[in-house]
Amino acid sequence: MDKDIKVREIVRQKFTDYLNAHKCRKTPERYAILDLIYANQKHFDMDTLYEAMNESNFRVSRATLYNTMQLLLKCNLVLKHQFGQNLSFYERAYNNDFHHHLICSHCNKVQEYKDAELKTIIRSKKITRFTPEHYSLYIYGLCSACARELKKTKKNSKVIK
Amino acid sequence: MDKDIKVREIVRQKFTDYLNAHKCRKTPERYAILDLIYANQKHFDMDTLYEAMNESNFRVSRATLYNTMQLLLKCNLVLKHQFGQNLSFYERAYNNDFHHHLICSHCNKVQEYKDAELKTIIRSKKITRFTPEHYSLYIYGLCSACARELKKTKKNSKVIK
DNA sequence: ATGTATGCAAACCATTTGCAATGAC
DNA sequence: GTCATTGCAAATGGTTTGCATACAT
Repeated sequence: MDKDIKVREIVRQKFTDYLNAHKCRKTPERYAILDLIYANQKHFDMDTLYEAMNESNFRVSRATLYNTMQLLLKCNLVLKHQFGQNLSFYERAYNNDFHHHLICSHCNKVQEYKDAELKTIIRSKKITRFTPEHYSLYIYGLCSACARELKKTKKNSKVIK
Repeated sequence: MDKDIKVREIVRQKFTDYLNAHKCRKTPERYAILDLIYANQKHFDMDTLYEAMNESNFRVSRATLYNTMQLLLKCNLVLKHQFGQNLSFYERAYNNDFHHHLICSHCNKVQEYKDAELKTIIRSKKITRFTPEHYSLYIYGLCSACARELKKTKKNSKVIK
C-alpha cells in the first residue's frame, strides 16, 4: 500500500533525525529493525521480533535488538507495555490506531479498547510541572469468556455442596 | 490512629474471606505480610518489603513473599505496577487515595497524580464483554527538573557550536 | 584512522520451582 | 494424620554486559 510506504519513509526520517541529533551511527541493523516493526501491525515481544528478524534476510543479535529498541523507545517510535507478567510487549507508536488495553486478570488475555472520548480527555489534561509525551491506560478485569466460566464453576460448586 | 487499626482489621477480614473461599491456609506469615504492607503508605518493591519484613520481628523467605503477593493481588488488596523498568512496584489497594502515575522518561521518577474527573470518567465507562475490576493510567513525559536540565543542555550546546 | 556498534557468550537479577521439613486443619 | 505452606537453594528466563571484531564516519 502507498500509505505504508509513506509511513515507512516518515519513521525512517524521524529515526535518522534522532540518530543525527544524538550522534549515533546509522547502521543497517537499526533500519532493518525499524522496517520490520513497521511492516507489522500488532503487539510483539522481543522473542517474536528476534525470530522474525532471523527469518527475514537480516540476522541481528539479541544485544542489538535490545540496544535498538531503547533508541526507538527514546524517540517515541515504539511503545512498551508490561501487563503484569514478566514479559514486555511493544507496538509501533507512529501512525498507530490509538487504543487502550483491557487485560483479563484470569486468563491474561489482552484486548485493544478504543475510546475517542477518553483519548481526548486524557490528552487535554494540563499537568503542573510535567510535560506529557504519551500515556498508557490499562483496564484490568474479566473477559467475557472467563466471566462465563467462573459463573459456571460457582454454580457447580453450589450443586456439589 | 483509630482509622488505621480499623483498616487493618477490614483488610485482614477480606483476606480471611478470600483464603476461606479458596481453601487456603491462614498462616501467620500471610497476615504478617499483609499487616506490614498496610502499616506503610507508599509504593514499594519486593526487595524493600523483604528487608522490611526481616527488620520486623517476622522473618519470611522470598518464596513466601512472592506467593503471598500473588494471593493479595488476586483478592485486590494490593496493586502491581511496572513502569518500564524490570522492577515491579506494589501499593496497597484498599482505602488507598486513588491516583494515577506520572513517569519521567528521562530520570524515571514516578509521581502520583490525582484527578477526580479522570477517575470518574474512566470508572463510568461501560465496556462490552468485559467486567472491569481496576485500572492503571500511566502518563509518560518529562518532569520539571529534567525539562529544565534538557533546556539548559540544549542552550549550552548551541553556545559551544 | 577513530571510536561506535555488532555478535557472542557470560553475567545479572527478579522471579519461579523442587523438595524436604513444618505446621494449619 | 494429612497435605498445604514454608524455607532454602537451585533453576529459569528476559535483559544486560564485557570484549574482540566489524564497520560507519
